[in-house]
This record gives sequence, C-alpha cells and structure tokens, in this order.
Amino acid sequence: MATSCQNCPLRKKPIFKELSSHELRFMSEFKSGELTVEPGTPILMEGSNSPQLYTALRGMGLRYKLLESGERQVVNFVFPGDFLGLQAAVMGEMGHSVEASTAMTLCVFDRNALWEFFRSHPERAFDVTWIAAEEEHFMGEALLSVGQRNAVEAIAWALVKMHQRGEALGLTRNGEMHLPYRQQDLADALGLSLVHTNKSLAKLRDRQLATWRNGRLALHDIEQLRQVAKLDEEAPRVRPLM
Amino acid sequence: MATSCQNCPLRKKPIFKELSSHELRFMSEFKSGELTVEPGTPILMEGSNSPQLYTALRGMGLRYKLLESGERQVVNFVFPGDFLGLQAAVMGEMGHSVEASTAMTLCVFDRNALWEFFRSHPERAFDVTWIAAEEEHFMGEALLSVGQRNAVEAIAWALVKMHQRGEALGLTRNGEMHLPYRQQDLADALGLSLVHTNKSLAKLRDRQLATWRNGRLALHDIEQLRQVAKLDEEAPRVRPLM
DNA sequence: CGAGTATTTGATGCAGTTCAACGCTCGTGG
DNA sequence: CCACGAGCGTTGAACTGCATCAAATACTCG
Repeated sequence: MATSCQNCPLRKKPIFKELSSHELRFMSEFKSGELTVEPGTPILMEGSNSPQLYTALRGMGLRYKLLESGERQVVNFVFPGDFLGLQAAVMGEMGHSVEASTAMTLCVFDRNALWEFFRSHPERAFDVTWIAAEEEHFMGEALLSVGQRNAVEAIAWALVKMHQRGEALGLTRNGEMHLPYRQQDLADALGLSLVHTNKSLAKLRDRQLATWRNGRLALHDIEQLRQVAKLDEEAPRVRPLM
Repeated sequence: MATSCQNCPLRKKPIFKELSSHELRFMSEFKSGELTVEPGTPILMEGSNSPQLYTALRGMGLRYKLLESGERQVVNFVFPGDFLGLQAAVMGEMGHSVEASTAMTLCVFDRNALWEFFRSHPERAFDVTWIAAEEEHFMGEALLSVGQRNAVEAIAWALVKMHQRGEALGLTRNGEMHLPYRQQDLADALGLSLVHTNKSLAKLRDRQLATWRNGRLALHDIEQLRQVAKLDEEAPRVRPLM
C-alpha cells in the first residue's frame, strides 16, 4: 500500500528539509505511485529519456556508466532520499544508468511535475537545482579521490562517506550499518581492480580501522580513517526531499 | 567598455540558445559589470561563498580542487560561455576553485539575480538547472575517463572533448585551436603524472593523431582519436548562456 | 549436496610514478 | 647586448602500486 507524502517515513529525518503543508499537498498531487523492484533491476538507462522521476524511499542502488569495451564506472551509490532521473528530465538524456542493489521502493513522479515546479513552485524548483548542484559537488569529490588518492586512501574516503550518509539517515547502530554492495562495486567506483580493492580492505581491517564483511560495515576509528582519507570533518548538509 | 547583453558576442553563436528580447532586457538588468583578470588570477575559492556569479566572456581557465597534501585535481576547463559560481549561489559554498589560465573577461551578476530567476523567470531558472545537470553529466564522463581509461585513451578523450568545445565556439581554424594550458594542467585533470602525460602526448604525436605544441592543439585524425578514446560521436548540445 | 556467486590469497608483470638532468624561451637587470 | 634565472617541455632510468592471472576458500540458495 502506497504511503502518502504526509506519512512518508523519510520526511521526518532531520537530514531532510521540512516542507510546508502546502508543498506537501502539491507533491502528493504529482506522486503517481510507488514502484517496488528486486535486487539487480535496472531502473534508468544511460542515454534514455525516462518519462518518470523517482525518489528512493527504501533500499540501495548504484549509478554507473559503461564503456563499450565493458569497463564500468560507478559514479555514485543510491541511498534512500536520493532523487533519480533528473538529468533525463532536464536535459532529455540520462548521463548514467541506475540499478537496484537491494530490493527498493521508489516514489514515482511524472516528469512534467518538474515543469510544474518551475512554473508555479519556485521553492521546489530551487530545491531541484540544489540537488543537481550537490550531485555535481559530490562528483567533484569522487573525481578527486579517483585521480589523486591511492587505493587505501580512496577506500577509506568511500567508507567514511557512505557511513556518513548512513548516519544521516539513521541507518547506523553503534558505528555499524548495512552496506549491501559487492567489493566489485566499490572497485568500479574507485577505478581499482577487484583484487587490489580486496587487499586494500584487508589492510584497513588489519590496521583496525574498518571492517566490511557480510554486507555490514563497521568503522572502528573514524577520526583516523578521515586522516588516512585526507578528509576533513564536515557537517552533513540539510537537503531537500522530493 | 562593457558590452550590453544585446551586443554580447557570444550570444550569436549557434551553440547558445536564443533569448527572447524580454529575457535579454532582464539579464541586462542584473548584469552588474565586467571583470577583466590576468592569467593566473584566482576567481572563486573552494569553500567560499561568493556573492557574485560570472559568465566567462573571453579567455580560458580551470576549475580545480586541492587536497591538503597538495595534490590538485582539475575538475574541468573553463571556456567562454561557462557559468561560474553556481554552487556557491545555490548551496552556499563552492565545491572547487576557479582560476584564469589566460587573460579573461567575466560578466558579473549579483547573486540575488538567481533568486529573481526562480521567482519571476522560470525559463531562466530552468536554464540554470540545465547547466547544473550538464556539469554533473560532464563530471561523470571525466570520472569514467580517470577511473577506466589508460593514459593514452584518457588524453585522447580530453583532447577530443576540448576540441569539440572549441569547435562549438568557433575557436578552431582547420582543425587547430588555441589551447592555453600546461601539460601539468592536463595531468592533474586525468590523475596522471606530468612525465607520463608528456610521454603519452608524444605517442599520440608519433601516431599522427594529435599535436599540441606552443599552446596550439591540432587534431589530425579525429575519427581515430575517438576510437582510441572509446568515445562515440555526439552532436554538441545547444546550451543556455547566462 | 552441488552450482553459482563472492571473497581471499599468492605470484608475476607492467603501466605509470618518481627522480634526475637537460633544453628551450622569454623576461629582467646589469 | 649578454648573463641569468624562472617556467615549461622533453627524455632516460629505476622503482612500485596496482593490474592481471590463477586457484582456493567461503557463502547462498534451490
């Protein structure tokens, strides 16, 4: 049974900006349903022009690009609250594909909701822009990691980042969280080989900094991990939820 | 003498979307002046919250991020028509720095122009979002290059991309264009060492594919370069000019 | 239990880094 | 007018982080 935006379980999390009841009603109007998908299901395809926009309500996924020769670059991990399909809605074409890693529930909007935002709800339109800018910001960080950090540093960076995101969503319990990806996914995100990723993870384990096993990530010393990753503390930004 | 938006030399180039005369007047209203800077001048700083937005009118520059340890990741190259400062205006903080590589002329807007767009000019607000989405799209491509292509492939990719951009702006003459960057800039964009970048450029020269010398780039066989870069042809998108 | 998928470990090789030196060009000052 | 130094490009040689190859060990699920 589809939840209304009123009862959206994500809405209440402090990481998300509050919506006025007017905005809430407006969003409900454009919500055209919910979609539940199996692990491994493709949700959006690079180059396609989906008529739908999604907000991830539950579950996790991947954004990635493929080279004709088969190499895969994971460009981001999808967490609850993420907005999917923006590029297609704005530019007419997705720059990457999206697929589910776990079972996911997606909130579905029709694309012309976007036009409606710009025409009659400038605050919501601004939020969309905020999301695009944030995504760009993140990609810059990722580029910095892949280009300038070595394997251990990059992995430390990625683990801290994902843990941070989990924390902001209340997905952690005593520094531990569910992380339903394969090592291959992380390798493809950081431009590393699977083998080297595995060995570098082992180093972090040996140094008692982080353990990621059986789909659970535990960070034992975030401060030191941050140092290894050359990452400085930053408060998570309050973000809009679409 | 500052040119008015009416006479903006960029406006007429076919790569840029046409503006209605009403939009044109509106933009002029918000243009607060022009800024001319020397090569090497910092324009925006990562982490800062500039009250100004810029459109590059003339000259070229770099967007980059620094690691505390000194490594630099160039996240994009700035060409005429690029919009600078969007992240600060939307999120309150730049994700990267911007600096001039050549002498540049920038068109200056006050930041609250942006708010005005969203409040009263939804088409312009949409254009801003388009730009953010395009920037995100490009960063995904760059991430793919740095993560999955080897040195020669990545360099071929970058050269073709930059040539494409030059072409769209009418900066090329028989396949040649001015490319005022140092090899170090390209190296930092692709996560490569200077030495290896130099040697890989030499390979492309030896294979008669591309020559980049004395600030001039010449592509001798774009089709083959594209193949080397695993890059498929795509028509340049018509983009908004702010 | 067996097949398929993911993780782990070891061994070998190479793409790319690092170190070092040299050349070219241009601007500056004596 | 030449000497000098700074910045950038080029080249060679040695080293290493990471890729690749190969195979064994877990884990999952019908």
